[in-house]
Amino acid sequence: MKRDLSTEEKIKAAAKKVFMTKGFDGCSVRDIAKEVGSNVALLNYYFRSKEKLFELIFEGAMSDFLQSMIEVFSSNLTLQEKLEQLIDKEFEFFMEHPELPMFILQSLHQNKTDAPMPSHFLEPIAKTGIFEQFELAKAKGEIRDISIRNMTMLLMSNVHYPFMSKKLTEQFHGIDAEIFEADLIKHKAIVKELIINYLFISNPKA
Amino acid sequence: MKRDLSTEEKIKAAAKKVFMTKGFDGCSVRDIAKEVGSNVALLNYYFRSKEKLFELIFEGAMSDFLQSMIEVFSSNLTLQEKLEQLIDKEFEFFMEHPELPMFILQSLHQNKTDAPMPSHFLEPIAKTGIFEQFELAKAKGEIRDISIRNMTMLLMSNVHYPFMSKKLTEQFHGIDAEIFEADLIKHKAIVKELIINYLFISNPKA
DNA sequence: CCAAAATTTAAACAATCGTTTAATTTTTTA
DNA sequence: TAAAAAATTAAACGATTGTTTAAATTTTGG
Repeated sequence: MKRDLSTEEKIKAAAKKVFMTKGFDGCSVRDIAKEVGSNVALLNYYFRSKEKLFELIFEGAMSDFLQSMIEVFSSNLTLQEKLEQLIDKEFEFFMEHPELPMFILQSLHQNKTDAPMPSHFLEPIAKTGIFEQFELAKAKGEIRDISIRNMTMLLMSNVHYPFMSKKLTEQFHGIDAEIFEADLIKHKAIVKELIINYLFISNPKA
Repeated sequence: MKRDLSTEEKIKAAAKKVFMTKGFDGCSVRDIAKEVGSNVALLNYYFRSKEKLFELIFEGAMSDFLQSMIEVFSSNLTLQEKLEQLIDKEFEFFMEHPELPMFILQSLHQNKTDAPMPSHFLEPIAKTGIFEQFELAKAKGEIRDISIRNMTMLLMSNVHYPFMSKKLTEQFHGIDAEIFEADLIKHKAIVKELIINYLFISNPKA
């Protein structure tokens, strides 16, 4: 008795679009239904509730959010190459999905998702061996004595924030979206040089 | 016919608290009224509407948000000293008001405030002469050839993001608020060294 | 102290919220 | 092709939304 799956997928796509731009509280189920071109009852027919639908969208978003890490860290590269590739990939990805960082952080900030981060998000990252590679490089004196947590904070700050601050930055400097995007590209290069230079002491690039 | 002003102030304080934690869409005027210990009608009596009240709170928040810049940039210090002081002051301030960056960026992101940034926020910063000081240092070859916009993005990324990512970071690393705060302190030191080292080429600290 | 003004309240407004019900249409199955 | 199942719809549910009205209370000024 299975039928065309596209309805369920269409709802998910619409929900993703609406939730991402307006947030959980900022939209109604009727907004999503209108985006689908359909009925409110249909949403609950497939997903039981607005909350359940949101959790589904959020999980998918979180998965996308961390995907670059898994991909890059799973490769067979040096630590420096991995970091450079990670920054490249993250920027590439967020250029395509600029609203993702704000959506994730905002949802977590307002407890729109109750559960702590599911281990199936973190385990794949840990299993890449990146943490061991990092600690080894530290032990060998190849890189600076900085904790993984602080390294992560440094990376995420410089990779996520620019996409979250689009409106603020554009208004602050009085620039338009085009110039902002050009600045983003420059920022990527700066961050790469900045972080590599900082981390790998013996390898000054400047 | 003027009366005790504290009612109006109490409403503003309550609105600030509620808007900051739940966002404009995430709260009702009754939430704020309950926080005041009073009536919904009283809010509209003083502020006409939820939107007007929000805009007032947002303006105040934006003012606080940029205050450190004005203070530090108005001082009589070298560029390097100003940057170091700015980072110190921003961290100090956001330690006390950690929800501010998320509130500002989220509100702008979802167009909760229509108008572009009022010039009375930007002019005081421009009038400090910081931009001229920056360009002069660049012309003298004291600092790297980086635009003010990219410098700003670098600073804001590393100063704002950590406070916005509290929940994500805690869940990502499985740490509690206490450890997170310790990481914040370390991050501040790292960012200072990182940025100064990067900007002032001839002044390697490591 | 008393009328006037300002403040505060309870109650109600229509609109919208998420959700459910029940009927209808479409698809599947045998 | 006809009965069964699944999908879709319109309509309504009670609760909550932001706002307003009108009455009650408190404060002010003469």
